[in-house]
Amino acid sequence: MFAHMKKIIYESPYVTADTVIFTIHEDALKVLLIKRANPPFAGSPALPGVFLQKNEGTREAALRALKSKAGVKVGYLEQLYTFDSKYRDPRGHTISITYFALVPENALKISPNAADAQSPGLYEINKLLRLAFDHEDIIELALTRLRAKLEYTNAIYALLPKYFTLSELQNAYEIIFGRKLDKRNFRKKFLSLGLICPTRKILKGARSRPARLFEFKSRKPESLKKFF
Amino acid sequence: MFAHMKKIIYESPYVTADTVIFTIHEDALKVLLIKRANPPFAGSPALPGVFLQKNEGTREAALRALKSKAGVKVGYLEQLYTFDSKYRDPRGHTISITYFALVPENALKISPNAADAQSPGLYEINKLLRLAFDHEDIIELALTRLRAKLEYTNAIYALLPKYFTLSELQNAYEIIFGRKLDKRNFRKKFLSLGLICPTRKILKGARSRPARLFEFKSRKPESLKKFF
DNA sequence: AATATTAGTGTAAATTAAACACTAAAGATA
DNA sequence: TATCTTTAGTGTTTAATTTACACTAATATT
Repeated sequence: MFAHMKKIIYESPYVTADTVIFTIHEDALKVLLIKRANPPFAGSPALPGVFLQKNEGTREAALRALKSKAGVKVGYLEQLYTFDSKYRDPRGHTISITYFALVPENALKISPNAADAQSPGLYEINKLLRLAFDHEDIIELALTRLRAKLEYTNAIYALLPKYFTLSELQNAYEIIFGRKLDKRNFRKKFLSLGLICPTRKILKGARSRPARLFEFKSRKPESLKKFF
Repeated sequence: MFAHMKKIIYESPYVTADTVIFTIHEDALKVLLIKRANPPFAGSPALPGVFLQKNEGTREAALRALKSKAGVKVGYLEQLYTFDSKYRDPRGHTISITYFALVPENALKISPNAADAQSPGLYEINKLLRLAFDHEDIIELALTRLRAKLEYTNAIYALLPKYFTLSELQNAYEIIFGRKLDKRNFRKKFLSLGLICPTRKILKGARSRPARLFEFKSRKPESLKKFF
């Protein structure tokens, strides 16, 4: 079965770091994917990823993949899972330590060179085609994790700009969970968490009543009791 | 700083799998640790772990570490986290994919050779001494994860024997969370989850009223709404 | 001035969680 | 064999949380 298996006492697998970068764009939850330039899976969309360099931490590597492809200041980054199936990479046993990242739309600077062979782009989470490797599984797990995190942390701050309205906040939750929420209950509950506070700023320009702008008290990860 | 760092384009770190094996023993939550025979950290207690073999999955490796040290059929095993600090192993950059396992006391067959240099033993979670590497951090994270899992899964089945009383079940929760629970509320809530059913068996032998024995409907991992 | 659009607000009902104390069945003992 | 000790088993009341639900307010547009 493993025709060219050698008698080696110890041989490390290859180690990569792949990052699932979420953002909200045009009222949809999207992930940033690149188009693979080379085999295997040439032409397929894939998560941005890199091979670990000598003495490089996996988080650093995840950031390296993220910054080179999205040129971005990331708002939230956490380790997701380590994928290690023997068969996930035809080039040989390769384990991938995956991360998931949250980035507000306005912080995304996609492709200074959009015509790049590996041109990164945003893909709607609900309309994913076939991806390279096991990257569909990785994104599925990341989505599950994202929803779980939003239920007991303040992570949503990382998908919103500095100032935002309560409607924008609610909209973000509705997009990610895929269902409508009651406006009064949402506001009551979210405000009671004490994560955000009103500013004196007002959002004008809409052809309707102007809305108060809020901001997060802290933009560092925090855990809470419960959300929804 | 890295005096002998070489100019190598790509060099994999070493990869290990370490397993946190929990069990309940003598009314305490304990982890199975071995005593390290060789440097680094010779003599220190450490999690059972192995280097990944060629084309070996990390889960298989975790099971290998577990079975060789505890000779055990494991009730629950899930990946915990990947630890990758550059400095965690003085021998060189080594990442550890960690797992946590739940094993009922009666399934543990510790040390057919207890006098072994690496004699495995159970250590109370609250009385841990200094451990090798970053294994204290790993256990701390595993404990957090264990408590979280018990709040929304049926994982407790993996710490109990096939038949158990409601008092034994409650006792397991109390030990792990470190606080007393109300007997009536506990039974009401747990029974309403529908995870267990009463058998016709009765536990005798105690010098008190005999207790009904229950069993889990399923001994496979399942997720639930909520527990506590 | 009238219309369209989104912001902003409170209360009542239902569900869930928490607090709380006695009776029952067995073995041990006098 | 009566009494004592120990743990099993069982409901109700109150408090807290969650859910359901509809109108007024402020601005831009016509």
